[in-house]
Amino acid sequence: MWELCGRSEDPFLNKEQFFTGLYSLDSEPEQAETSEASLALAASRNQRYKRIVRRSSRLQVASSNSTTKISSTALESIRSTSIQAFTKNISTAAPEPVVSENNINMADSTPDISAVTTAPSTAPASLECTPRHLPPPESSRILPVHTKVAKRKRTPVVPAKKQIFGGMYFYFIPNDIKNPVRKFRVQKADEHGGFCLKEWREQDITHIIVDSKLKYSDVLKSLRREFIPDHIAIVNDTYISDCLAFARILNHDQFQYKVAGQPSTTENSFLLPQPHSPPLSSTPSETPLCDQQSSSATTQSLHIRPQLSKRANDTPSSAAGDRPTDSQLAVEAELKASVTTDDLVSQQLAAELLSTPGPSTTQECEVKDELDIMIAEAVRMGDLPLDDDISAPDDGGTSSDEEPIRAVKRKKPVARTGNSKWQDKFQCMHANDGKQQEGNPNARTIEILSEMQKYYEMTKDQWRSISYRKGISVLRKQTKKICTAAEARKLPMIGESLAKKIEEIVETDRLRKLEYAQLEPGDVALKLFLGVYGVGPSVAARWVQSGYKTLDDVVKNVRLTASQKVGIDHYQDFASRIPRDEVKRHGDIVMSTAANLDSQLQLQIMGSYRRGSKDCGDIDIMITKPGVSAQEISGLLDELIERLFEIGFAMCGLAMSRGRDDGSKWHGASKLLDVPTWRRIDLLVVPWDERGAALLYFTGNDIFNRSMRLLASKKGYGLNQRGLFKDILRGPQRQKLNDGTKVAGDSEEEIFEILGVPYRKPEERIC
DNA sequence: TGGCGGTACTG
DNA sequence: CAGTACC
DNA sequence: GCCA
Repeated sequence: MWELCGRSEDPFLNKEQFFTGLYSLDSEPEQAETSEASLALAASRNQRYKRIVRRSSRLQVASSNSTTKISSTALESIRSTSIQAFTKNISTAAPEPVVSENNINMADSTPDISAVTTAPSTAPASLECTPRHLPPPESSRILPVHTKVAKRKRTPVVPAKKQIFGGMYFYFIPNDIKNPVRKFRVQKADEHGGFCLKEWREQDITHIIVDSKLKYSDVLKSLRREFIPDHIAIVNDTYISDCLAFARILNHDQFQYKVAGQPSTTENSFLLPQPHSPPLSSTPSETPLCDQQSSSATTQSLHIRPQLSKRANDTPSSAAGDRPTDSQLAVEAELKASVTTDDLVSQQLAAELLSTPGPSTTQECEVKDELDIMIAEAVRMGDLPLDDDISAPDDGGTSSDEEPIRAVKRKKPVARTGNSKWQDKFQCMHANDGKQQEGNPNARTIEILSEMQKYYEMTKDQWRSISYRKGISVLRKQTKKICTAAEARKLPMIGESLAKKIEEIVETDRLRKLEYAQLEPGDVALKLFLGVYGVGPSVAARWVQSGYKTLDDVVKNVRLTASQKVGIDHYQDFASRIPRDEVKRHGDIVMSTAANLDSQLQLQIMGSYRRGSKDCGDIDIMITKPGVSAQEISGLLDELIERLFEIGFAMCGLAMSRGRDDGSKWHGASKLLDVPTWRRIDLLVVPWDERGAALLYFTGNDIFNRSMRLLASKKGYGLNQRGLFKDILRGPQRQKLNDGTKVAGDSEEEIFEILGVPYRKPEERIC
């Protein structure tokens, strides 16, 4: 049945077969790493891994325009270090024809063109032939003519000598481009000279590209055949990208391209989930993955919404469960009615009245494979232009950050002090309200470079990522389209490399490097892991290297810190953006709670909210009190937090001041009663005379802060969240030798002025 | 070639 | 201490 | 990645 072909699938769960044979000592499970020795081992392994990745990614860059030999070895080393020990049992996925599952999961992503135009009648029976080695008519391609790629001039995109698929005819199964990644593969194949057929033309077809979730039997079923002719190679969907990565036609007989259940001519032991050689007694990839796989097969069609609330309650660290929640209602009610209800009675009353919502765990509907959805989502976002990302925390001037409130495009009469040139390179010297986004002539360039930036954001190079951000920021401010490398080169923060990329983007409307990058399966997992609160580049890379692919793998095999547990349990929560008005509501609750504690407290919502974003990654609240120093504030935060827990607003703490009673910060999660989603919330208590510096710091964005601080240090100052300091002496490695003397801290304006930076309203601090 | 912000909490 | 977090 |  044709419907079979429409099964939803996640191509990024399918690379596992890849290097099944490469079990090595490196692939020991994470949980074994408890002793000092093994920790050290892990560390060194990690280092090596990073080095290799870094080195090879450089090579890739270097060779991207000419040589390909180098990059292939580079890729090889990446793969062999990062993707190993994956043994997933592909074959358990029961291919029951769940009709148009696709439409549930992917409906909003890719308009399904080909499925409509492709007749179900393309069964193998119709064997009328077009002569071999003639390009098929456009109509028989899987890519619709009006697809971007087809519209684009075909030839110049990929140079002739890279048309490695010349003369090859591909038939994809499923034979559509619903799935963005498959669509991407089809495009790639097409651009490199291959013909992707949407009809079964037995005599022409040289390769069948099978989605890795499908078995050989699915292939037969889908084609309504008993067997596949010998002249047609059957490979899984990693084949295309591998050929591209290695820039040549690879041997399709290699085991890693086999389709599960395929009657192999040579050997087929690899088809089994390798029960024989677990590297250690409890192989992480074995049971969990199989388990996950099978359940994936059964539940995938069921769940629609990726609620991740399942584990919310059994997390030990979440104090939510046993809290007398819902008195938060009292607070909100109080806010609405502006009545002072301070006593417990009214709170209990309110709690009784409205104790309905079983907190946080909204549905128990067995959400097994949120991860599938998340990964698919991540993939989809990676593929679609103009996403507002999962990974970018909040700021960044990335698409979504801006607030329409901006009305005036202020032309600032910058009072510039004498020294003109060098400090112009500091982002903080230029207003940037990010408002230019719409109608910006460089929009497409920015969009693609942003993808690159996001890509590098994870682990590869934080500095590279930052450089991209700076370059993008500069580009965003241009009023004219930057078309050539030379033109781009003149702009600040845009060097050779970025300039060349800009030119490539303008000319070809794409960036090859990015497209290859997006297919790397390890990177998908990396991105996934990096999204967990408490997991950074180091841990994420370690997890990837250990062979973990999903959060479930991690949960089952790794000892997590408390924060990481929360981070995983509320992965979705923390990944989602918070609408501005919800931020406000959170702020109001904290404010009124604080007001009950001490009426003189002043609270302000900071972060991207203060910068005017229409949605935020988290909630930042600064608390201060007129005329009060650090001493007197000490106990205050604790009390406030306690109250917030009591009213069921605070759900858990993630990081709080310890030791010193000077403690001034609290990171945690909070929740409104009528919104199930936990939100990240940061509280910062600051002494009155540091409020200016704190304001500056807590408003950001981070690039702006870095820029200000760097500028300060170049001028002999030191800037931090507590103040601006003078006479900072810096040692050899720019180490601070003294604390200097505070020259400002009360007000933002003062700090701007001393540093010679024209004052910038919060909305203009988006770099 | 080495620098790229400055600080605070976690384990 | 390294890792992660905050802006 | 960019810059000094």
